[in-house]
Amino acid sequence: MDVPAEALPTARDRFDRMYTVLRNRICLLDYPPGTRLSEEDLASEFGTSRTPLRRVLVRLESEGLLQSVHGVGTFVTDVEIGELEQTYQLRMELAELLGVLGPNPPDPALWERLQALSIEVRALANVPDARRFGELNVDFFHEFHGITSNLPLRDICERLFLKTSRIWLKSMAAAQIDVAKEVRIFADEIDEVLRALAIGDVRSAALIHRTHISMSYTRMRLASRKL
Amino acid sequence: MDVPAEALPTARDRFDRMYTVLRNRICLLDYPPGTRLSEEDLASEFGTSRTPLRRVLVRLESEGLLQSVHGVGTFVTDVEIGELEQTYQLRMELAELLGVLGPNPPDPALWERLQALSIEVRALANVPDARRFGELNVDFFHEFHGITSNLPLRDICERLFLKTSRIWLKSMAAAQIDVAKEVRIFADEIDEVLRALAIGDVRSAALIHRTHISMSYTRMRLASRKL
DNA sequence: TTTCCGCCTGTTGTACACAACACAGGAATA
DNA sequence: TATTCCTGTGTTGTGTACAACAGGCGGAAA
Repeated sequence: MDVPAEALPTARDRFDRMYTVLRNRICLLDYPPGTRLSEEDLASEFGTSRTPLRRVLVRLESEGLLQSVHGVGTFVTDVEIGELEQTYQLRMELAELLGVLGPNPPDPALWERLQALSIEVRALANVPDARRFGELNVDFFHEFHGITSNLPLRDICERLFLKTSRIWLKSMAAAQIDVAKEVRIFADEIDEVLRALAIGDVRSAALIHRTHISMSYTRMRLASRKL
Repeated sequence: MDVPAEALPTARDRFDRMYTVLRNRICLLDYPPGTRLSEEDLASEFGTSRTPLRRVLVRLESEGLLQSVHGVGTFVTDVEIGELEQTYQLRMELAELLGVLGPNPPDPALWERLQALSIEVRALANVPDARRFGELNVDFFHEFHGITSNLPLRDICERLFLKTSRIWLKSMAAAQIDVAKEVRIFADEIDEVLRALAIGDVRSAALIHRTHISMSYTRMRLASRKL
């Protein structure tokens, strides 16, 4: 019988690691839309050759976050205003579905994580930091989607969120929206959601979430109109 | 000024071609779930090396149609009953959304194509053929999704449909469901949908579609229960 | 001055050889 | 006989060299 033995990193682990890192960099604006990525540089950064890296890039391209052009480069995509609106409308409807299809009151572990996030966001209100805000957003959405047991729905909500995340952060920066204020609104959303979940009202939690998606989109539109 | 000159196949064209061919083979049961695909064989079939082919496989894997295992092989995925039910429930809700988000009455070209499909399906009723049935299904769904102008929604509906298509065809074969009967039901759905669209009632067309998704899932469940 | 052509550079795309891996079959051993 | 290990075979994963391609620059010609 072998010792359990630290499972050493397999090909899939490396892939997941590279994928997560790059996706976060894109979604958190470390690579703003339009940025050109160098396969060579990224490969050497991750200590591999271009071949495994390209697998990651292909995946990110299939999710609409990247676009490769032969002989030119690999670019972080931007999103035009029309598609953004369609995506937000769809996200609102899907948010509502989160409370309808297989409502799944949080188990203790999930509850724990959501409360921990609430505390972290409150703490962030004092020292606003747009990037950290984005990170907590990603984390919260990820955990929140656990309120449905419908896996395909979770996946879709997550992908659509990640696709709009960076545009939202970008417009926040461009319109000089008050980060501290957004953080407070976000903290309030989490607490509202937690109150609903505390009494097992998953449907209401989903509707609260939907409301906040709608309002954050509206704030974004108003702010960009002022420019 | 150059002659328009037959654009010769670029890398992207080759990719699209291979992707479409393989996806159809998976969704139409030419490669039933569990089939092992040989990268070597497929590469030589398409007249390329493994490298460009693998790009296609990675994409299909990211869509959940394939799964590659190091040192073992690349396999067509199967879907367990639980996820299938979740997917169908989600598809029903999304079908309804098709009539709500950006309802888009068909333009003459789309109308033409839908009517042509109606005729083809009617013709098929006389000479039942499961694979051709699957093909027409894929075509119809693709065109039908044009009733919404919401592109992300279209994409999602299409992907979810393709993911369940082969399972449905497979269970039809396994339970020895009468193909001719299914074809007639399908033809009736198309005609109902066309009647709704003829008077510009996109919402009703979407609800009719939703109804048929629901009923076809129920028939599938009943048939598999009898086994 | 303007336009056009060709070269040069840097990028992604492709081919191929080899490494890492899983699994089956058989031989050696308890 | 049962078990264990080893090795052979076939698969996917990786590294690397090169091809295909786009775009910019510069010089020549109109």
